[in-house]
Amino acid sequence: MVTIADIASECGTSPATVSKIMNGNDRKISHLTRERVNEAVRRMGYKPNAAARGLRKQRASCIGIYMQPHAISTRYHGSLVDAILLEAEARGQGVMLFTSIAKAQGDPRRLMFADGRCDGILVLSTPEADLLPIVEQASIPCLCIHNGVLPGGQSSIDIDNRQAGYLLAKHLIEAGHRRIAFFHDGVNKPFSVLRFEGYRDALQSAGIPLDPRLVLDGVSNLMDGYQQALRVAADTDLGVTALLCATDVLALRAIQALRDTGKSVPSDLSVAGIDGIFDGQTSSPPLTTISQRSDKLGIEAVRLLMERIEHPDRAAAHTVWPVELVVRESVGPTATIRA
Amino acid sequence: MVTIADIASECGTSPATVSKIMNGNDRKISHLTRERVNEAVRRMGYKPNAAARGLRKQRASCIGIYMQPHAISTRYHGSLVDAILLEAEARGQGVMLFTSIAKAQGDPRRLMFADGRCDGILVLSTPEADLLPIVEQASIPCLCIHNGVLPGGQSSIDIDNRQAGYLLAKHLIEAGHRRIAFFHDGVNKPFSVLRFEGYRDALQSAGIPLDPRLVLDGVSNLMDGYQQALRVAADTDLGVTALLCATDVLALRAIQALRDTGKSVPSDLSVAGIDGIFDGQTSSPPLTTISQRSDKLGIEAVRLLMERIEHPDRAAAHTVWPVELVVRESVGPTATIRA
DNA sequence: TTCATTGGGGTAATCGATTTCCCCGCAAGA
DNA sequence: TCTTGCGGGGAAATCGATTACCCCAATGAA
Repeated sequence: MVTIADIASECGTSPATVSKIMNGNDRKISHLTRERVNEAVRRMGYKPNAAARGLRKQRASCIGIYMQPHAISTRYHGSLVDAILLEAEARGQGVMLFTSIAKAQGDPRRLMFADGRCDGILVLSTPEADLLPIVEQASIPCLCIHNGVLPGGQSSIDIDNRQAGYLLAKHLIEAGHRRIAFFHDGVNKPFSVLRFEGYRDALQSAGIPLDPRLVLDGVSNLMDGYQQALRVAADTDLGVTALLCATDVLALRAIQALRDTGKSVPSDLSVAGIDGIFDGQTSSPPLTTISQRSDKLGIEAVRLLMERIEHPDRAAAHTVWPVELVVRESVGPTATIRA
Repeated sequence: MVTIADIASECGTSPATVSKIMNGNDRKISHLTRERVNEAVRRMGYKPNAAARGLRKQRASCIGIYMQPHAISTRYHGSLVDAILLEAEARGQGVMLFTSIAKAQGDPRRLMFADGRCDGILVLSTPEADLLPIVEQASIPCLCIHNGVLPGGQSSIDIDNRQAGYLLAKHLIEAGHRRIAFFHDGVNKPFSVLRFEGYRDALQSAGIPLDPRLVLDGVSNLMDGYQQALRVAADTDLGVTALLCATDVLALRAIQALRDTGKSVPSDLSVAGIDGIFDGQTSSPPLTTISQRSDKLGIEAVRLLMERIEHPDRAAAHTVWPVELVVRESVGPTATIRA
C-alpha cells in the first residue's frame, strides 16, 4: 500500500504538502509542486487511508443504515437502500449496513455502529421496542425513516400515511364506490393504522358510514390475506365493490386470490394498494396505488442526515414526505356509474 | 466519546492493560484488575474506536459488497445481501455497500473500496467490462459471485447454471413434455446461455430434437416476455406444452400473460423458472423452479472471502454451488400422460 | 547468598494522515 | 537600513488503540 510518505519522498516534498494538495488546501503551494504531486499520486495509485484520515479528522465519511434482519430482501426496502446508496456515494460518503445482531450483546451501548465507523445512521422501519434503545444510546446523529414521529430529540422522515389512505379512498369514492373494504397489514402497525384513519376520514367527508365488517385485520400473514379476500368478495350480502389494501403486497395477493375464484379485477371488484412498489407496474391489471417515491425519499433522508452531521446543534426536524396517487387499471367505475 | 485512556485512568492502570483485557490477551493480568476494567468498560460504555484499531492492526474488520446500481432493489440480490450481512455480522465483520459510482473517477485505482475500509470485497453479478478492471486493480482479496469462472487469480463462486437448465428440462420431460420452449433472459447473459445449454443437453439425452423456433430471445424486457409468451402459446402449430424460463421473473410474467388470454397453468401449459425467488412460493399456481439457495450461497461466500483475507497465500478457489429442483404446481403432466 | 523465573503490568513506538504553528528568503515600503 | 508581508513549504503534535519490549518484586532453586 502506497502512503502519503511515499508520495512525499518521490516528489522531494514533505507529507504536509501532499496532504494539503490532496485536500484542496493548496492556496500556498506553487503550481509546479502541485503538478508534480498530482502526477505522482496518479502514477503510483495513491489513495489516502480511510482509517488514518478518519482517526485524525474524527470523521468517517460514512453513514450507516440500520434495519431489521431480512428487511433488505423486501423490494420496498431494497429500493430505499438503493436510493440512499446512490445519493451517499454521490456525496462521497460510504455506506454501511447493520441489522439487529447489534443488540444481541444485551448492552445497547455496544451497538455495532457506535464505534466511530459511521458519522450518522439511518434507522429504517423498526418496531418501537427495538428502536428506542437504539435512538437513545446512539452516540451519533440518527434519522428515523418510516417510524412516524418519535419522542425525543431525533429527526425523522416519514410519508404522510393518513393522506395516503385518504387520497386512495377518495379516488375510490369518486369512481362511485360506497362499499369499500379496508385491508389492514396488521392492526398494530402504526403506518397501517394511519392509513386506516385516512380511509375513515374520506368516508366521513363523503357521508358514507363506516361499516366495521369491512375492516379486515390480521392480514400481515399473506395466506390469511388471501383467505380474507375470498371471504369478503364472496359474501354478496356485504355488497363490497372495492378493496383498499394497506400495502401493495396485500393488494397483489388479493387480486390473485380473486382471480383464482373466477372474479376479475376491476370489472367484478376494484382493488387498490399503497406503496408504489415496482411489481405494481407490471401486474395484471396494473395496480392503482399510492406511491411513496422511495427514490426521492432516500435522497432527502441522506440530505437531512448529512445536515445533522454537519450541524449537530440545529434542531431536529420531522419531515412529512408527500405521497401521490398513481392511477392505473385495477380500479374501475361501479356498475351504477357505468350504467 | 470515551477512550481507552479514560478507562485506564478510571482504573488506575495503563492503556496497555485495558487493551490486553479487551482483546482477551489477558493471561498475565490478575483477576482483580480484569474485573475492575471490565466493570468500568460496562459502566462507561466504552467501545474501541474502529479507525484507531483498524489503523494499528491494518485490518478494518469489514467486508465490502460491490454491485451494479439498482441491483440491490431486485429481490434476488436483496436476499443475497441479506444472507451476506447476517453471516458477516455473526463473524463480527462490518459490511459496506458499493456501486459503480466508484468507477466514475476514470482511474480504476480510485475504487471507493480501495482505501483500507474493507479487508475484502464480494463482487456480485457484474458485466465483464466493468468487472475486469475492478478485479485486477483491487488491492484487497476479491470474490466474484455469479460471474462464472474468471481469468486471473481471483476466487469465484457461482451456481451450476448448466445443471439448473438440465434438471429443469429433465423434470419437464419426465412429466411427458416433448415440445418445450426456452425463454432466454437476454441471449448475451452468460448465465442464461449456460441454462440454455443444460436444456439443450437434456433434450438431447432424451432424444428430443431441438426446435430453434422454440428458443425465444430478447425477453429481458418484461413487456417483450409478455408478448412472446402470448405468441408461442397461441401458435397451435408449434404444439408447445411447456415453457422453461431462464428466470423466475420471466416465468411469473409468462403465467400472468397466459392467464390474461384465458389459458390456465398448468392445465393448458406448464411453466417453470429458475432462481427460487420468494415470489414463486406465493404465486398462483406456486412456481416449479430451480432454487439457488441464496441464503446458503451468501454464507459460503462470506466464509470463502474471510479465508482469503486470513490466508492470502492460499490458492484461489472456484466454487460451483449446487442447485436443487423445487417441485411445486406450475408443471403438470401432458395430456397424453394424463390419458 | 545469588541467580533465574514468573506473575503482573507499564513505556513508548507505531499505524497514516491532518493541521497548527513556525521558518526562510525575498521584495516593497518606511 | 530596518521592518513588514507574503509566497512557499516543513516540523511535529495529534487522533486512539495495539504490541514489542522492558521492568520490578517475589519466589524458588542451587
